[in-house]
Amino acid sequence: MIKIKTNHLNLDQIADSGQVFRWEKKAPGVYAVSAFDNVTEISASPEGIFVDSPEKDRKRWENYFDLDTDYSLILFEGRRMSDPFLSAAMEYGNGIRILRQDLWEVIISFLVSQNNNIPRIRKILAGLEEPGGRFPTAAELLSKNLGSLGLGYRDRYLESAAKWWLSRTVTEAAEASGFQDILGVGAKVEQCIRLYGQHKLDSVPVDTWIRKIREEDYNGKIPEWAGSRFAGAYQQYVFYYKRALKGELKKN
DNA sequence: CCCCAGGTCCCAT
DNA sequence: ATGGGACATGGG
Repeated sequence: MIKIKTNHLNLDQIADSGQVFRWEKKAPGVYAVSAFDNVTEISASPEGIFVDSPEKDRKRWENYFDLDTDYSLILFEGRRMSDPFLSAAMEYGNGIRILRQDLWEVIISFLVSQNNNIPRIRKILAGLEEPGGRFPTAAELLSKNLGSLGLGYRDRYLESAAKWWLSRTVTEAAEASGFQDILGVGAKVEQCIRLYGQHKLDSVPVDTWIRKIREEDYNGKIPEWAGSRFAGAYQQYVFYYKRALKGELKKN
């Protein structure tokens, strides 16, 4: 059992922040987390989170939870912008972190996300899983029958992504920037891939919620935080906060 | 019946 | 370069 203790790490907030779709809530503060080709139980406690995994895997889990990033600094720089909406959002979701997820899974996840809602995204991604909760490789995905998963018109997007992935090395993919070569990846999904798959914290996915925030909370203007080196994190706080205000979180 | 969902494609100006 | 309709599927 691995114990991870740090500031600004809240499982419930991360689970509901719209960045990860294969965390299943088992009980209050307890999640079955699909990552690293396994399903791992992770639970919150006052002393930190407990990861039901051998100690030898500590490094990979600390990396997954982005322990090298100083979220106190992100929150501090956010507060310095004197932005009441951002400040309220950061206070409300101060345990959110940008997970370091698997790039391949992120590409597929956010292709599925386009013009879709979160409960259905979860359902579709669960339907893609291999036995044991493992996320399919690109080759496995190509050989799958994607019909009847509820993908709708997106099945060919996944096919395009799998071919893109298979045509380059993992290193090439990790350093890639032109994700719009993949059919179905436009500006928004590309920002998601950069932010969640490559951990480029200045990336800002602009979806319907961020648009709504601009209209309702920023008089139609682009917020100052959008230009910050931590813009992706600020985007995550306001996304989570706005959805909470509108009563969306219980639907996940 | 409508509108919406962590949008993008494609074609018409 | 920009605008708008079409697009699968399911929920409200």
